[in-house]
Amino acid sequence: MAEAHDMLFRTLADPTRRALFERLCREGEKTVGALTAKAGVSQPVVSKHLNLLKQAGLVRDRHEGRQTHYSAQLGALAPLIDWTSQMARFWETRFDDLENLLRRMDQ
Amino acid sequence: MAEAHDMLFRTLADPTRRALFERLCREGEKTVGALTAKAGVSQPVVSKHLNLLKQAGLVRDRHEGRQTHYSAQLGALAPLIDWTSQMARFWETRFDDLENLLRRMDQ
DNA sequence: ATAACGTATAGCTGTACGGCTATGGATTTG
DNA sequence: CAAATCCATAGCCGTACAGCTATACGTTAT
Repeated sequence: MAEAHDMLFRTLADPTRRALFERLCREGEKTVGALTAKAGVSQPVVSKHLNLLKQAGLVRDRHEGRQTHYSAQLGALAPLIDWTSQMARFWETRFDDLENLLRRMDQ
Repeated sequence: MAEAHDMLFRTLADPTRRALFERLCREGEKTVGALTAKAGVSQPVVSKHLNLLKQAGLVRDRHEGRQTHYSAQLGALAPLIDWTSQMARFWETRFDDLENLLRRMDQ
């Protein structure tokens, strides 16, 4: 049962891949060539990473002639945000429970 | 230049490891034995994962006799939250820029 | 002191994956 | 039509790592 978070975390775990996503967030739509120019890895590697980002829903691709434009899909980060705040909520709940317990013990 | 996000994302990318962290968030402090009981993997594997979580700052360990208690360190998620909101901010900035551009073009 | 218990470490194995080069398919240019 | 350009795919290699068993280390119990 590979959850949705799995792919998201795994996809963002690789530095090269995350850097690509960050550039797309910062600078907007880019072609594969433009991305490759400053990626520090070969073009096939960039294409491969972009494909994985796409499968994770983190980017969109748009074909125009012989070049492909990629852009960030920020909405895909939602599960990550949800997960994080859920962990925080669990933590706070336990903290509240502890507080309640101590309060009851005080009486 | 392995950034701080690297370890965090990589550490949370593994399902088994993330499940351990989630349990510690939900249920609070647990011993290695208690965690192993429902982890679905062997005890050495659990210990290994806990060590990695510890190196990432995601958990604390507390030794009590012959058993070790682990607990979640929620603060370690801060860089992750920062990164996410930063990406969102970049995205919104570009969106605002686009809006401004369109507004100027409208005149 | 010895045994039993809880955890950590060591060492091994298989697999997943990031990097590369080479090449193919599609499109634009000469 | 030929050549060049852009990207994707195929195939290979090396390394990282998650899982295992065996074992060592420290603590409690007998």
